[in-house]
Amino acid sequence: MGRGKIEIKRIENSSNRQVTYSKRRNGILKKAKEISVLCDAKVSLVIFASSGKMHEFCSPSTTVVDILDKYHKQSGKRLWDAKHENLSNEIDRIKKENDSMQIKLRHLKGEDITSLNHKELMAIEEALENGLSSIREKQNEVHMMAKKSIKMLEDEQKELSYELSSSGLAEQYQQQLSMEASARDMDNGYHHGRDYNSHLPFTFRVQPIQPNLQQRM
Amino acid sequence: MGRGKIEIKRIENSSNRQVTYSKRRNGILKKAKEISVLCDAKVSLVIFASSGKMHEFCSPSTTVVDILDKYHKQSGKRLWDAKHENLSNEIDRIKKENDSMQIKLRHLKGEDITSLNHKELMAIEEALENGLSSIREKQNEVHMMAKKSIKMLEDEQKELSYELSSSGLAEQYQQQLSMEASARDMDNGYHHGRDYNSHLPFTFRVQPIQPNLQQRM
DNA sequence: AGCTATTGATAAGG
DNA sequence: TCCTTATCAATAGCT
Repeated sequence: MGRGKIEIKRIENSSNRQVTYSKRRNGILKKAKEISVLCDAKVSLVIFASSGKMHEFCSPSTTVVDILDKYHKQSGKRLWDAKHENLSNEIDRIKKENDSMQIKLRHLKGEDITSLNHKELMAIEEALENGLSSIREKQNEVHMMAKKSIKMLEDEQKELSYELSSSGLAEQYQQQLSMEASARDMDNGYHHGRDYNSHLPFTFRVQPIQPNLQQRM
Repeated sequence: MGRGKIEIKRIENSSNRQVTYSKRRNGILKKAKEISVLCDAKVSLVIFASSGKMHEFCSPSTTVVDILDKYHKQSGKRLWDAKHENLSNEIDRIKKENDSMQIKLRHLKGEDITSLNHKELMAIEEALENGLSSIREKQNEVHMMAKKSIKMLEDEQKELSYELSSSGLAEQYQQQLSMEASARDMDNGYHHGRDYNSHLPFTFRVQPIQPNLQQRM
């Protein structure tokens, strides 16, 4: 019923599908109301769009629960038991998944490895080494970015100094800078000139905890 | 739609009502099927005639239970009793636990670490290093045990040889041993005397894959 | 979100 | 219940 006949198969165009959905949803909801009024029928209708949005109709003077209770009794499908069973099964399934992940995590942390054989130990060792190299690569990357930032700050500073020394304000500004630097040095104990390190998070100001981190970088 | 327009109110004539019910019921079921196919919607439709007879439709690939479960979650209406709700809550809880473990596992494998900050990376690195040292310690232990076994076998052998050489059976037994050894050596290509290695799993007979494993032992 | 040509659903009757 | 058919309702394609 429309400008043309359509085949009953999934509408591929997403916006057409959405439009048709909303038209037909209204239609079916209206039909549900009508049959419940005209014929004194009990209707429970629940529709979910593919988007996940829900619409429902339920005959007046009833509730979904009533309808489902009847459904439950007549269908013999034992909705509630089935529901209960499904939930229990799912819980079991997820718990198993959970346990196996927990074991894997423990193994990777070097815990509960007493019962492992050599082959299993080797596999874990390899996984750990792979993880470690990925992590270190990433850290290296982060560190490089930080170094780059320092470099840019330094360059900026040099340029600024140069511009100032070309102008009449140079001496005055240098004096101010030096005062600021002294104050900072007294606070934090660093005495190697302009402390760019203080712009960085703590972790970059100290030597890496891992002694071989520098080598790998 | 029909020979005449009708008012939407209860049809008083019982047989007319029955006829209309059955026609419209088929109509609405068809519409339900169509929208579920055309628009990829999930539909659950349950109809009871005033006579008490039930008809239902549910989108393929779903069950009434699934639909109602979603309905339950979205409507906020308590379709299920407290028991079911507890189960649902537990599932949610375990699923969250699951997700977080999965993330941890990924991180330890060096995956999905793009968004991590330096502190987090350091924590992961430390965990990996701790795991690695535990694993290596364990491997070392296993290896030591194996060496010990070898040593014991060798000692046993020596003692046996000594006892034999003190007795009159020595020559005969040595001959037999030597024959056995020759047969074995021809089979497996080993030619460095009594092959104690063959008592051990394969992994102990070759050099460790990790080049630094020996150093750490 | 409206419009309207068309198809679809169905009321009444057999 | 099923078929037929005149009529009304729903809606597909456009704007």
